[in-house]
Amino acid sequence: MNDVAAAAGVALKTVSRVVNNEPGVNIATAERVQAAIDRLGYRRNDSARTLRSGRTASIGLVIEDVADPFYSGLSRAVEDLALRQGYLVFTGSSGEDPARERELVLAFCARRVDGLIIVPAGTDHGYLSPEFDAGIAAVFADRPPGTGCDADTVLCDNAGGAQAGIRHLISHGHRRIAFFADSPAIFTATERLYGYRQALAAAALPYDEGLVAMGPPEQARVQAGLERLLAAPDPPTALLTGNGRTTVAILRALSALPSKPVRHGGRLTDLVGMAVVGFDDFELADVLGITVVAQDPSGLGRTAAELLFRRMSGDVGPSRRVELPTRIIARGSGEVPPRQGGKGAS
Amino acid sequence: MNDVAAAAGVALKTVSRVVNNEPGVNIATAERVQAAIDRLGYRRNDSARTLRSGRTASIGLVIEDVADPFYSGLSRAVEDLALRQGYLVFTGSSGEDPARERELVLAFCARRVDGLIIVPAGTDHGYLSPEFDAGIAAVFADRPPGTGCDADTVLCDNAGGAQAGIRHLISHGHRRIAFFADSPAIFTATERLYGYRQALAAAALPYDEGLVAMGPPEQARVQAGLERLLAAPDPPTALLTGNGRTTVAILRALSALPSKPVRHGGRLTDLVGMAVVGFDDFELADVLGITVVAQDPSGLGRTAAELLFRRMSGDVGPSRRVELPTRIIARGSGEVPPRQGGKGAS
DNA sequence: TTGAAAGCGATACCAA
DNA sequence: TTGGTATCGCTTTCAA
Repeated sequence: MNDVAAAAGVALKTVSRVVNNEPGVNIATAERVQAAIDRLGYRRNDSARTLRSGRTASIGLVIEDVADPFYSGLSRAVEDLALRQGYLVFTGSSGEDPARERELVLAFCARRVDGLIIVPAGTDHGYLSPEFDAGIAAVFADRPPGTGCDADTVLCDNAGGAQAGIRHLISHGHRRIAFFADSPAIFTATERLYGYRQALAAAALPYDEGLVAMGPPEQARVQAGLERLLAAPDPPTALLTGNGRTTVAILRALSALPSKPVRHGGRLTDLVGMAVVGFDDFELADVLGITVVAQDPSGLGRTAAELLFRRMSGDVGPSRRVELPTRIIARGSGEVPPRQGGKGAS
Repeated sequence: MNDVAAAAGVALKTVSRVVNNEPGVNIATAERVQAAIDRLGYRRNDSARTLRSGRTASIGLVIEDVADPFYSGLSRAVEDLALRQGYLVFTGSSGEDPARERELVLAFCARRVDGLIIVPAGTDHGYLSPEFDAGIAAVFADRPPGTGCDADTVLCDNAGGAQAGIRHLISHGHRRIAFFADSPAIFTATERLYGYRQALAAAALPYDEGLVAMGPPEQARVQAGLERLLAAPDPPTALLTGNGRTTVAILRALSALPSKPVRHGGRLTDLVGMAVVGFDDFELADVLGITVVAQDPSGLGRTAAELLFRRMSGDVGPSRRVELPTRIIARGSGEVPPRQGGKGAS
């Protein structure tokens, strides 16, 4: 900037004014400065700007995994909104590791991001206190903050969504419905289990622990669980999954089962005569004909970003908690009637 | 840092030494400083550090769209490698808009990132010259740089992959093979078209422009193209897509066609008796039984990051160009024999 | 082993 | 409308 000032024959401060479009600069002067800027290929150093002004115009986003379509949809929404406001986004994947979440968050804080959007992996966020004291804004998305932290939160209606999914299956005649979800340590999984139980209770159906399989959505584990259930004396006639990863694992497991004659159309779930509702929509769910409880990952990201920007522009009210609705998208797999007469192919 | 120094009763420089784990500090002193750091909740300001040292320990990543699984896979690989080296990643989606690509890149440069990984949307990268002069490192991924720029590049073997896909279909008896790809303006689409033509020529098959449909992978456009082809007097018996998005659109279009009786298994492509090979693997391709030419998005990201870090640590050799191999994954849809006897159901 | 002083490149504030 | 100067928080360099 010094060089530009020298080249244009003005003071440093005048260049600063031009670069920042501040009012009160003679047009002729501004043009002369601009010419010097272009000629020298000058670009403002935002580190220096940051150091002086205290604002970095950047935010940090910690998610579980960018490669998971749910989180990449969320990411994209955050990014779009941030960019429109002139903010840049640091992105990091925690991989469900609380230590890595903390590391990322603190690294972002050291870079002096103005705000954070966090999908927490850990359950203790006391480590954020000094950062809050230092004036950083934070919003939690998809899962609430753990202990030692109070901040805006945007969630899906997890319990409500699971409840609606089960109600849907019950309305199609199912009474024995399995639930495959992520580890109970994960907030959303537990909430959805709660919704599952509520819906059963509301329909006066018994809660059978044997029908519930929770854990990491690994193919082998899910497949073993499914096979165990199907081999049981009184197998379920329907199944609700607890997230997109699990849905995929279930579909893979179903398609790996010894195939049965197909009756009508090429729908996958017809192969085992089991109704399936997936929690979270996914690409090709329409092609596969899979009924889902759709969440709104973009909405989650957008809302989180909106809340964050509101905080960053000075809102100091009590922390909010927003819950986004889910909706059932019926595509066939959730509308299959219960298979008659015990186990095996129909 | 000043406060910490005062609290610990040492000089600023000593605190700096402790914070940066520099050698030559008395253990007792270091402990006293550390205690003060903890007590005050002090965290180093990386903006100031950057300003003085000139290194930000961050890189910028510009991709087409984080929400596209291909790019989110690439992102994740870049992120992992960067984090392991202590670097943070700014991510931005260009959405195939050259202006937005440029905007993002320049914004990253203003933040003084140490390096850039770019999936270019534009075809002119002369705007990078001043940045290169300023010492920034850049690697292009998935597509080469446009005019006015010479930099390391990591690509997939696009032509070779398409060629292999076509050879695969030819080996299963197909002679009229359609090609659905992205706009010819996109590097990878053109390369793959080239591979398609090469493979046809190598098998002494004619190149029929009527079998090629290139353009944005929008559902309506792809579907119309497919219907036009199927209604033609001499319809293709097989089809190669040019990317994942197009594959999904084709599958959706196929499943939207009036359904035909199913013979064996629930495979989608049996419905129209058309063989399908998709360029780029995707989740559930195994469940749907879709044969693909698999790329390696993680490998692309990893290699790009490796090249970048090599440059950032001082490698000044001539620019490299790495090409990653593709491989065919046969899952059924690409091994369907040509349908006999003209159009309509088999 | 420790410290003092200069300076990175911008902005804030006040003066002209 | 313009300019000068202090300063942001740290690292670098040199001296003690």
